[in-house]
Amino acid sequence: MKAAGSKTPDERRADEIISIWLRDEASPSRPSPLTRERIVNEAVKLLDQHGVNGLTMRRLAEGMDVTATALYWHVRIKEDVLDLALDHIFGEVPIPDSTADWRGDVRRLVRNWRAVMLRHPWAPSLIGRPVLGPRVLARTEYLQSALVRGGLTDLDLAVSTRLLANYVIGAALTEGVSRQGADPRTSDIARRHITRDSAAYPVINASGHLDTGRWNDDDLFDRGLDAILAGLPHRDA
Amino acid sequence: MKAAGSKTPDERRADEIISIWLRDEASPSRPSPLTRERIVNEAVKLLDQHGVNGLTMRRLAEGMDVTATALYWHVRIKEDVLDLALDHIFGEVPIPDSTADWRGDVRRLVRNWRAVMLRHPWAPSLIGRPVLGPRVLARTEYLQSALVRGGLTDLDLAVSTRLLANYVIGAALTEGVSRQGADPRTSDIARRHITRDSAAYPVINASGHLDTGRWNDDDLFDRGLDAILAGLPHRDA
DNA sequence: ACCTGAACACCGTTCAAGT
DNA sequence: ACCTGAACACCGTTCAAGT
Repeated sequence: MKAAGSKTPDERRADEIISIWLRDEASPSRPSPLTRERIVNEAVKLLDQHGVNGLTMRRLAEGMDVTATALYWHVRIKEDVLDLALDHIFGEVPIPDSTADWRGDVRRLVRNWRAVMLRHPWAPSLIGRPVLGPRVLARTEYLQSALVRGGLTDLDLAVSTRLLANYVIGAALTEGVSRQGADPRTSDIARRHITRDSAAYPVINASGHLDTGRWNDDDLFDRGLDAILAGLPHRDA
Repeated sequence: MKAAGSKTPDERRADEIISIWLRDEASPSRPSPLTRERIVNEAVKLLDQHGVNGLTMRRLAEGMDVTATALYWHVRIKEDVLDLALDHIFGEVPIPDSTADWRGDVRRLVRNWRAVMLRHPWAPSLIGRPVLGPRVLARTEYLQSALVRGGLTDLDLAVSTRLLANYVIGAALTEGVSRQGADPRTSDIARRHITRDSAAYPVINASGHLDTGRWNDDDLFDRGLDAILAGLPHRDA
């Protein structure tokens, strides 16, 4: 709680940048035709339909009957649109109720997280900076609170948080691309290459690692998640 | 072993596409000034220096004193260049000697893998299709062989392979962007936002999740990796 | 305050033409 | 077989100008 007049220039600059994320929540009453909110929705729609390369300032504007240059009043650069879209979809991740079963809580959140990213396959590859958006932070808060209930603190807590986050992100990234597949022949081709050089890749051949259809992505993910939960450092150690 | 004349049109098409990856290995003797190999090297250099957005067919060509359009004789589209560059850097991942300590083998490979991706921070976000390139497959072969020595088979093996791969990829992706940081102020801003709304994010605040400098990335990664290895399904179960 | 129009400096890719 | 030059249909972004 500090008086409004006491802000340093640096703090004012910070506030301005935060407002990129918060503005529509702060003033939702303006009836203006072009809002940051509408821009984000349209952006997500385009991204879902045509992928990252399909999102163009011109197309984005066209979808809202507006000039491309009009967007630049509401947004600094295109990257802002991507950041906004990314943080936005994290709002779709349902935050479970907390129960006595903290492992179950973690599991539910992480599965929800993955499901959302798979619905928006363009998302994982954009991750980075906006993992700090407010909607992401709310989910991280829930995740850490569950882990704390599991007895994790300090370094163990940090390790576990990162481990889980990295696992979901990696999974969503690899599954997402192989799913939308850009090029469905490629895995065939790789498999053929493998099979031909079966001497060079004996284990991959024997394990059926490339046999699409043999493994169920959801199942593999869940079992991996269970393995992580089983290996987490525990309070009595 | 089948006769050359017996190939179906489909197989010939597959061979052609495989050659995108293999051509320079197959015919390394041509003294031509512009080779696929030189293109890949130049591409990696540009990507390292300027990131994904810095790689341009025109700039790529310029670096080799050639017209941009010349590249299109050696490469189908720009995406091929990216695929090639991605598979190429995986060749930089040292494959450890196999020892009696299979967990140690896994650990070494995975750490090497992460190190290479951190040296080329543009790489993780490109992952997908070319995870099937020959250089990637060679590392996957080693990884699976170590896991097999650990007694893992079938479903357990598939789960473990994916778990480890997703973890490295996720870690490299998130660490890479936060490291090259695009915008160094952002984490400050997020931290300020958090601190201000400390009521909304009590655990994140208490855990110091956003305190850069409090945690060492390498250390967190290694401990996460140990947790994974500890939680892996084991033969006597 | 909010949007348009024209303009600039770029893109990836095609294709005829050269050697 | 390998490379150039001109050309096409796009980009993101700026900026003066309108309302």
